[in-house]
Amino acid sequence: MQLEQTDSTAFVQATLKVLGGKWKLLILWHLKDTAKRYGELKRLIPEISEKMLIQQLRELETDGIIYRETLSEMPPKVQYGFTDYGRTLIPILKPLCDWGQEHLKRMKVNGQNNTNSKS
Amino acid sequence: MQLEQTDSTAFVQATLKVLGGKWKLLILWHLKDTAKRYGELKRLIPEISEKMLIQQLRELETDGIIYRETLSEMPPKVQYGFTDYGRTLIPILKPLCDWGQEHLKRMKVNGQNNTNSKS
DNA sequence: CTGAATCCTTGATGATACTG
DNA sequence: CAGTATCATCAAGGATTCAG
Repeated sequence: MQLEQTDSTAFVQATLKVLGGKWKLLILWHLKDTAKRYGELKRLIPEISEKMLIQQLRELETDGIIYRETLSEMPPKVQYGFTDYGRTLIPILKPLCDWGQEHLKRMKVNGQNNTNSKS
Repeated sequence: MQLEQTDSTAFVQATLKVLGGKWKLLILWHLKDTAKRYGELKRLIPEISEKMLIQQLRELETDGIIYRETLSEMPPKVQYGFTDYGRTLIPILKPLCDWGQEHLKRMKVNGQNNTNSKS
């Protein structure tokens, strides 16, 4: 798809590929403090389907953001957590989610209205 | 779809709705320093179709992130720029895009390999 | 418990032509 | 110049079922 795309869009594509998934921010949010097992994540995010959970975890793993550790074979226990590289995202994750919270409040207050306060 | 979703996923949904579009980060990136006209944006992002450009601009406008100012009627001149509220995003935008740049470098170096350096 | 495989629906995206 | 409108596409997401 993106071959030698070193233009101005490349880094945006890259960022979006890592964080753009519908559930990735949420997954990372849950993992940012403590590593968690598959079942825990599933319980923490009830709305997500198993397929999507696995899929997004895999992608995050492929991107080097999180690791996957098999704790024992029988019964299966798998733990997911941030890699060192993934942790470089946390300083970004925090303000991003904070902003989301504030934005949510604002939407609730204004309803669908937007006070177009220009510069 | 999301009715009274005040659970933990709400703020993620909100964030993704604002920034999740394929081109929004890029558009905001171009607008973050100086307001720009429609044609300038189109020229700066040649890959985007007119429909998507308008659409994403409209959504950002609806979300109160950017404003739209009609400068004259004939010939049409329309300028887009950050609102005061939108500017609250800039401190987030910067590190996010910086991270994207770094991530891009990393991908180029490692190819498709990921050095799974765990905690 | 953790995960793989399949099928299906939908929203997001794109290409193109047209308009004030 | 700055859009609109329409049609086509396509990948993401979701439901379900099966497996180690």
